[in-house]
Amino acid sequence: MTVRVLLADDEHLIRGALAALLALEDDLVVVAEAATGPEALAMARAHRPDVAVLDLQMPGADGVTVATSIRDELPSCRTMIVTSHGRPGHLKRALAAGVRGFLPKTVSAQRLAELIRTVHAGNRYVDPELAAEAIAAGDSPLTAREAEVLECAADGAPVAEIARRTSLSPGTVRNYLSSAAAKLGAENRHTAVRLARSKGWV
Amino acid sequence: MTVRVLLADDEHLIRGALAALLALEDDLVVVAEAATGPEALAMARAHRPDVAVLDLQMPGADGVTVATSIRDELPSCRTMIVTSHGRPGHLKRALAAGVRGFLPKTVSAQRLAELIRTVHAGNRYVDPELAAEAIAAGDSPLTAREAEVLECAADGAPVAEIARRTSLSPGTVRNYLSSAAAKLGAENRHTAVRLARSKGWV
DNA sequence: CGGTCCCGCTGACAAATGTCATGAGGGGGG
DNA sequence: CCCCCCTCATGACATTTGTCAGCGGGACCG
Repeated sequence: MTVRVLLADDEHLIRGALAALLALEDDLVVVAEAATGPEALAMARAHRPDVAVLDLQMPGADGVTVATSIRDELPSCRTMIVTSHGRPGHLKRALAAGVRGFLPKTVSAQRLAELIRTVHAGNRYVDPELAAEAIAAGDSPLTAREAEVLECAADGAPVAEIARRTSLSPGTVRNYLSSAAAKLGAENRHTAVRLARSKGWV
Repeated sequence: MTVRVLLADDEHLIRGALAALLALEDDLVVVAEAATGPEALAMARAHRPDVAVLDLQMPGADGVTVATSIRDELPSCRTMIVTSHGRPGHLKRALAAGVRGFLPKTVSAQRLAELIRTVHAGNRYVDPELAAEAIAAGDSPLTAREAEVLECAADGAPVAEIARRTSLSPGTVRNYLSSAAAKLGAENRHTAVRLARSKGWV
């Protein structure tokens, strides 16, 4: 009984190498590869794999978004996320999207093969370290608006610009920015953005 | 005649997969692997490879730093950089460090193997797209101080903090920040930081 | 139904930041 | 040698932020 695998990663070097290594396993067969989010989705539709191994950061649409679409369209396809920079918030989003495996790229190929089987068998696996981080980081203390405003502030836009983009009054924007910074223990909006980013809350 | 290769990348998954693929080439042999900058240097000293393939971003010390050390200590060892996010400035720094190959991770393993041979033969290779970007981006218009101050501002530190760290007067810091932002066409220090980052000038 | 929380706004004040003019000193190049 | 640019500084000013208090409305919950 072979497991049909979809491999999505924007780095050809990694994708190709991975495909080659997984091909060495008798019970795994890579039926499709993709370099972008939309491509991954298209490949999934076309080849209906048993397990989709998705990179978190891809052009077009990120791994979690693709996983959500796959769950809706191909419920029988299990998804797992592989990532270099695992932020606590991403893990939470991924689990909400029905992802059954979440691991860093620091694992070995051998281990990845094992975990593909684990996931295919219907079990879940989350890297213990990433799980610990996620638990330690806890839930975002930010309200929806606070997060939205903070996100707009991420590229250094002035308050007026943020107010325009969010259709809010400039005063309101400043208030949200202020309360968000206070909740995060930051002394200004920019360090607040960095903090929120590091925890995957934006 | 075989080429002895050192492989440095912090992602075990990629490193292992790459090692496996390169092993398929008759004339290439991976004599050492490393997951961090310092480790890469230690491995280079211990195994004296012909070619060192270095990831740009590694814990401890980045690929260019390692390349510089290798050039000083092991002049016979050629170095090449492989990276996911190639910023124009990095390429410039890399060439200054005597790096002979610079390519994105989107290349295929097959191509990487070819290029290892190219570099080993004493030739250079720079990814055309990255080269074009580097030329388009041009040199940094920032003076040494401007860059230094901008870098300190990168984490959202207030002027007073930057002044302390650089041992400058707060007024001077603001002047540098202002002129740097003007040169980069940014409307405030934070967008200036982002711009400079995107071009690899900080 | 009252309490609590988020939303959205206003106004006012303090603090940080951006901008400009100005000046002294030093190094490099024409 | 003179000019230009970088360095470092000061002072003054406008603008942008951060902070705080307060108000009305709506949603949810006990």
